[in-house]
Amino acid sequence: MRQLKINPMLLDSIRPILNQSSWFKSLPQDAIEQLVTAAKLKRVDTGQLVYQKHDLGDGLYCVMSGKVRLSNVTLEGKELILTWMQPGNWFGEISLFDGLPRAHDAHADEPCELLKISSQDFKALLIERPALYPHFMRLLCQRIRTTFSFIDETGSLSLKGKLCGRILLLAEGLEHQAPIENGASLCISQESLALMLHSSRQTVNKLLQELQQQGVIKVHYGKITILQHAMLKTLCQI
Amino acid sequence: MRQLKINPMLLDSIRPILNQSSWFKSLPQDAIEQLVTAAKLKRVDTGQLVYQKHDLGDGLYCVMSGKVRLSNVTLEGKELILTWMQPGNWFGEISLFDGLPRAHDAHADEPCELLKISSQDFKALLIERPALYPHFMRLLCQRIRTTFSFIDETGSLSLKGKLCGRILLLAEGLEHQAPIENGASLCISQESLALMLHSSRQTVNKLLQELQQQGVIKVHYGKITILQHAMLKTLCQI
DNA sequence: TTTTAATTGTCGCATAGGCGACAGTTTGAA
DNA sequence: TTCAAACTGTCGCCTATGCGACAATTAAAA
Repeated sequence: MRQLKINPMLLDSIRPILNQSSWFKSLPQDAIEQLVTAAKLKRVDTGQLVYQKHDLGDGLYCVMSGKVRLSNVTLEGKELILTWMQPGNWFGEISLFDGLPRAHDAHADEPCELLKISSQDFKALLIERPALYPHFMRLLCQRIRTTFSFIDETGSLSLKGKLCGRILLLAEGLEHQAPIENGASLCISQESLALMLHSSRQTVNKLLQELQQQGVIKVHYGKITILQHAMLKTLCQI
Repeated sequence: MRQLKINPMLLDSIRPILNQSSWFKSLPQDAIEQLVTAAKLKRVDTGQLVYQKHDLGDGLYCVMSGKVRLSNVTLEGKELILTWMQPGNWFGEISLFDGLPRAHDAHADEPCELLKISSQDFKALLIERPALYPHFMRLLCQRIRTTFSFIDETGSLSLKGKLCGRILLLAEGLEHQAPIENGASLCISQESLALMLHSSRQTVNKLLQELQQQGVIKVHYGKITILQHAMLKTLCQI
């Protein structure tokens, strides 16, 4: 995991991505500069660990490019994928605030550029500007609400409904940054979708075929194209 | 929902319950006094709403006695029970921090006494003592971690495993206040367990019978007694 | 271009669990 | 004490889904 200090000159090129992120877009400009100029840019190769469950949390990350897989492994060795973090998404903030170890593994699934803000720098910001606390409280609440609605989905939707929900989520980005249009696509293997849905590759395959026959999506080797996103939304309504 | 102001004299009788609660036990004594003397005690009868999904959140609650059911209703009218809040448990804090509407319904399932702290009083405390922010951040993080491990359970355990986990959770209290011993029991209908597990009454019944035959629990009309809690723990290991 | 590995498409069987039906129990109200 | 309502126990059928097996397809490396 190679690191380099952020050149203040780079800040402008990073800003468009930061502005997609709920963690930044409503922060005052000078707070952003303070955090980002102290941050480090990390490059992580495909397959490498960003961090591991039980590691001490020493900072939080924002994805600049690439894709990071958050997952857990069961006693029997089965991987449970929580989600993927994509450009503009933040992760790792829980350990930052409670000081407890990481609750899951984070792997790079593509070559990634990650902005890393150390716990130290973050705490310094908060001590200096306690007025920012409510902002970060709201972000934690947003995470809780997302997680709760995920649980509701889990309990009330058929596997097909959940699949539609995941496809939309991955296409939109976790924070619905990109309001999607028909024609939008995402790249993900059916195997991975299955791991995220706690299902099997074969069943996911069958359901994707069904959706394709209904004309809702187009499937082609690791790429899913959304043809009728309104229908997808309907299918995952709770 | 009847209300009365807390008599400072009552504080001593309430304190044992507050001390079971993660929201209070590590707060400085004077902060507790400040919050609780400004709080109101609400009595809610069985079946009544404490609040409803989409209501504006005007405060947070601590259960003094009774049991509050947190749930959601699907489009088709099926109820999804998140959990029950029991004496010493806090709920309703998310709307307090992010100002957004309630994310679920809260019903009294028994006659309840609830301590209610208004958003106003709570905000006043935080403005006066910003040093308390990290404390409440940690509590939010705790909620997130609980929720994440709930999702992991959902994905990796059989229904029987999840059932064992729920039995333990309900017997221990949400925050594991009461380290349980063999002989501990909980009162809950099999119907309710089914709604919490997104399962059916009949299947829950069958699984409870199995557990009883294994000698892990004893079942008798709405009451489950834990006979081998170590075995229950094993059965819900991820 | 050829080869190899990864991914996808498809069958078929096994099983968990949803659900209707109905009888038996218990509780609580009249 | 009686009765009704709620809850529990049990059976049987049915569907969704897991999963092994294997062929077909594609992407990527040699």
